[in-house]
Amino acid sequence: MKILREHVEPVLSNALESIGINNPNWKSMLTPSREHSQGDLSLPCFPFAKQLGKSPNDIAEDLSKLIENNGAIGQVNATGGYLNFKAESKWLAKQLLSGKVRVGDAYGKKPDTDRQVLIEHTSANPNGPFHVGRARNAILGDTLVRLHRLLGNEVRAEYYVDDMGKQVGVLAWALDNLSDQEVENILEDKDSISTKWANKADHTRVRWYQAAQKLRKDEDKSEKMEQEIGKLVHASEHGDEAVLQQFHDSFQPVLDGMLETLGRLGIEFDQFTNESMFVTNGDVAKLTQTLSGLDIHGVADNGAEFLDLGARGLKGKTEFFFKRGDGSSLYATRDIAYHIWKWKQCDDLINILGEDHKLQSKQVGMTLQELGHKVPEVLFYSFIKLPEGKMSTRRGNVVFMDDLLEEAKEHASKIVRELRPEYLEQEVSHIAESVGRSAIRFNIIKVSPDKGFTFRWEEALAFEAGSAPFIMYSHTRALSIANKCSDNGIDIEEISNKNLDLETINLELPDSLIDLLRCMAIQNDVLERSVKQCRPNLFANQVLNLATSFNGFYRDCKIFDDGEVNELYFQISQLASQFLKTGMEGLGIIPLERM
RNA sequence: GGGCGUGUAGCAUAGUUGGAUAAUGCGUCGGCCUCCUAAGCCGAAGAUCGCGGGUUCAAAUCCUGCUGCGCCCGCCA
Repeated sequence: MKILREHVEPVLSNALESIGINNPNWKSMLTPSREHSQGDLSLPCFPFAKQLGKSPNDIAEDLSKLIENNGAIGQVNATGGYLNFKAESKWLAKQLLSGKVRVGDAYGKKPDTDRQVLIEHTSANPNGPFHVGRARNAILGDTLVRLHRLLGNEVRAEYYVDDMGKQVGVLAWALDNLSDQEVENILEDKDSISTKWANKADHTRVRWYQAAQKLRKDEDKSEKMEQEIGKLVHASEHGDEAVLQQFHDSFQPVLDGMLETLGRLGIEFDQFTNESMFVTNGDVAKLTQTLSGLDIHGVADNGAEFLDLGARGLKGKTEFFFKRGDGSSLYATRDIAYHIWKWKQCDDLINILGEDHKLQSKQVGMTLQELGHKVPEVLFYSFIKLPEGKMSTRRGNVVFMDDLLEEAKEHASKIVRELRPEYLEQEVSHIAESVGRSAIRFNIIKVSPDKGFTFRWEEALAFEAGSAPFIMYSHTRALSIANKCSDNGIDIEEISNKNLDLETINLELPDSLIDLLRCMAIQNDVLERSVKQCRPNLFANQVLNLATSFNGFYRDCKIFDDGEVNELYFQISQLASQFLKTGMEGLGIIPLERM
């Protein structure tokens, strides 16, 4: 709890000095209390024992007597070798209610830190619809974008479009060479697409891609086809404008379909950058020339070129190829050019990548370093699998995000209709859509990125405690209280702006209220750590805790009772709803008016 | 074979730069709507933190060996 720490450190410093501890290292030992009931901040006194020849317990005891009260510290206690500090609850309430703790805004309207952050995420090849596994990247990336904005950073969210190379080449070839009927014949043993997505190009055009991939394995036809595709790819890699245009026309409708899906999840980008740009503008040519001049550069028999990263300590495969035998560049080479370009436009650079990109990313990072550039921060995530095993479009073991979104909405509709029969169909639909996307995002974001994740329908569609709807529900409760007050002719604006004198409020604050205050007070601490460590799940947990704390407060503190409003409770409820709202927006959860 | 990651109640997970009695949800069992939205709240049972060593006043956390699982080891993207 940062706001308390500022008030504890000076008095604790004095106390430590007077018992003979001058080493400032203790500051890093003062940590949030593990035992929540004992305090907000704790100092373990074990390390001082040897130096002072006293038991940790006695040291904590001595220190507790030396702490001067400065108004912020409500309670100091010494137990089990720990010195615990608890914030004075009315002081804490005052800090919060007077706006000392930043509420923030996840849409970037309140930049606060002067840091320009560029986050590249998703960047999926535009060759087919998102499945739940690939969407983990987008959800993680977008959440990180939002959390950075909530913290006050200026963020650009960027999608790197693979508009050249083999994958798009195959798609373009197929669209040019295969008729509807041929595609259906080739894919006869595969399920046809759901009629629901018959007009969505990511679902329709991927059939051409799949058909072509299947043909490529068929030896009779593959040779000629491989030649034609190779020609296209080669042309694209040398910046042939007509071919690049053909590629663009092939994939753009697919990309549009994919972006429609992401839009439904609340995910948008500030900029799209085409991979081909770095070929056509000459950056790649310049780069390969520079790389060829490096000490650790090497040449293979056929003229292909590589860097020996083993010489810089890379273990395992040490040769990193950046140029093919035919002189063309590779994906990673272009990626390095892209990174150099990105670094010119930001202070911090973050990439979201699947764990399969770890080696590639390491190679890119080491090469950047070799060239005197900074290494980007990378958030790697493990793959989402299904109970039946690895997700694979090819084997039909796959859950499409579009289907999940529909299913979640339908499930939510059912619940709303049951619980709120009086709502109009339009409102039901709005609530269901919001609940569906929020639940999907939260379900993925709450788990640590480096852990494997098994997608289960029953979990994705569980709208109980521990889910986004649980958080959303707490938030609507706060709003419904305010509405109720309004409906009873109370001027809530006036109460909100009233300057309450907490000292004169003759009232013991209930524990659950204090818990809520403490939870709000650490929200930014957790946000900062979550952003710094690139772990959105930490903040997801915080918002979950906040909702739980609010529910406890709601249970114990009646705000509107007998026609009277408890003004302190009201203000705290309003503030909590603010923290809930911005926290939810930071996670991409939609704060509803009612549900 | 080599590299990287991961293993925590029946299940799914949290656990901060090492710190107190390892936290939460689902599931199980038992309570709470005449009371601001019960998508809620309260209570109970349930853990050899994968296994073995080591460092430390203190290890789920750090080091090391073993083991299960995942990913990578293309002049693919």
